[in-house]
Amino acid sequence: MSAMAYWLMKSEPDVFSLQDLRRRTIAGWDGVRNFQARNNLRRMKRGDLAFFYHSSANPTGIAGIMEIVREAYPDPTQFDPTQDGFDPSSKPESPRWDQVDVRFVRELERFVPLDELRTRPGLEKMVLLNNTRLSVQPVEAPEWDIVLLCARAGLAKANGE
DNA sequence: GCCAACGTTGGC
DNA sequence: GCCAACGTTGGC
Repeated sequence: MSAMAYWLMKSEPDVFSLQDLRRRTIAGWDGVRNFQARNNLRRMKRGDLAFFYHSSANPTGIAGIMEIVREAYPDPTQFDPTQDGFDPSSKPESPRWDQVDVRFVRELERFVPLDELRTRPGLEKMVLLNNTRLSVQPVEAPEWDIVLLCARAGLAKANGE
């Protein structure tokens, strides 16, 4: 029995936002086409928690929390020629790309923008700040806690001190 | 829309 | 196995 792990997963809100996930409750996190990100998907366990990060947005940052409810399984969009993520080199008998299913848990008390994460002591080693292009990444427990504190402690500041 | 950073592909 | 060319991500 091992401790629960924490993750961060990026999505462009124009394509799929935290609010979209809230409406559907559970969704498949498909479309990942990067090996490092896929390997992280494969390491996820049911019950793990993940931050929902809004990328290519204004502003970018962490919007909420979700839970992994189904562990990695083949992403069907890789076999569908009409899909953006179609991968002709991936064969059904040996699928190259996986997805997990996630469940909406909650929105953060306050959206935590990327700028703020950059300046927060204790987050210097966060993957988000050092490997900007990785869309599925691990988060250390202390980092997770700091982000949660940011979401709360920042409330006064967000209201203008 | 631009561009930096980085991942992937393919020629050799 | 190296590396140049190319493609993609993602912040701004």
